[in-house]
Amino acid sequence: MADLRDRKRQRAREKIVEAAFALFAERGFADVTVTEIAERAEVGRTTFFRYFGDKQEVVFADEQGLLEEMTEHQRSLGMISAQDVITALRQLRGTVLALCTAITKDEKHYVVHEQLLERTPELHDRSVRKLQRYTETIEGVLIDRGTPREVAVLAAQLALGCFHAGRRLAGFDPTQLVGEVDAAFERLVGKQRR
Amino acid sequence: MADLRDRKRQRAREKIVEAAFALFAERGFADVTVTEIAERAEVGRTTFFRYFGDKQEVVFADEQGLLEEMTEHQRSLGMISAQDVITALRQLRGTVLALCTAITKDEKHYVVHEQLLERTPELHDRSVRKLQRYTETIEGVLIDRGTPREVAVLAAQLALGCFHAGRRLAGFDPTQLVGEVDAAFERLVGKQRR
DNA sequence: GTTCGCTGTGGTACTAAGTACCAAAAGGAA
DNA sequence: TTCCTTTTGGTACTTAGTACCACAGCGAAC
Repeated sequence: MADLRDRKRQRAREKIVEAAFALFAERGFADVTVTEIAERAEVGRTTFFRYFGDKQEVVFADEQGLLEEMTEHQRSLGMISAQDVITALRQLRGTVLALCTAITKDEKHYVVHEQLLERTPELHDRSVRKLQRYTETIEGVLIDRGTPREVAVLAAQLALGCFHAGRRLAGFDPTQLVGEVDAAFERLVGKQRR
Repeated sequence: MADLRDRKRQRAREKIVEAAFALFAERGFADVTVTEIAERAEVGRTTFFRYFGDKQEVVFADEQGLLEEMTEHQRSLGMISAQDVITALRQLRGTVLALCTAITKDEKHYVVHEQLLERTPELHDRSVRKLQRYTETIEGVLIDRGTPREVAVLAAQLALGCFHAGRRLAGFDPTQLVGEVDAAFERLVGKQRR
């Protein structure tokens, strides 16, 4: 059986995330202390910091899996190496849209999450950092596939730009995100995908 | 004469920035306390926080002026309203390049600054936030000029993408930044500028 | 030049994040 | 049971950031 220890850890982690989101939804990010989260999750304060490097990290708890999903999606697309920016962008389009679909799947969670970011500058910063990480990973996939570095770096950054633009235009509406991001790509590279 | 008070404040501010950069260059961002900066600048700790909202802000002390410079540059370009993304990007190209020139003017300072950002994730985050602010301002200028919102938002984000890509490709070399960013624009919109 | 008002200063005291360390609890294997 | 290893939670400490307050120094009016 899969280690009782592992299951316990998994459970503790979930309890912390639940407790944190409940409290953040009630009172916002700044007005909740780590001690309170720990109490509500029935763990020690020390334990909180063992699971999450800092208070902000808990907000992005379930985003770890997204990166792997995304790179997986991108890798699965085949091995045609793009030599120019527009072609590379067409290859990235589907992956970015898949990401949008994934994060808006749980609509309520998406809204709470976006509002937290909107209201808390540090969280917004952190979110952007994480997106940059994703972008650099995607850039790596392109390079592995034979796309020249200058092209890959630019294409990845532009794809991120489309995402940001779509997000801004969609506001907090989870049902509009995919459409707006797709429209942004369309404005850049035209109608055809991939 | 321009208020003795104003001059004193200006001087205090400069002393804080000098002290901070000297200490950061010696020991890195994390290993310097605000108290130390304040002591070296011969002001109280309280005063430090009166001039800079937090420890990170002092790193970006001289970037306030850049935003105004940039919007000024952009506004001065005249009143032709771009209706599509590529045209809008051509209009933004010069402004972004001007920004690049401005920040690499003092080469030593640029290198120290970039290295601080590289080594200190929180500073990198903050830097990206500031760039996003700039981007949104530029977006506003385009909109004011008659460019449709969806186009302006996207164009501004893409220009930011070109900047990021160029920066990544240039590494820490201040002499390459302008060239790399310009090359990024060229890959996207072709040779002609404006 | 003295007095009055205002702005800016720096000190004290407090809260909360994050770190280091340690002793004890609990799972896993013998 | 016994022993080893992982995980826990508590204590104590440092530092960022905030609130508050008494005081100093500039500027203006008399």
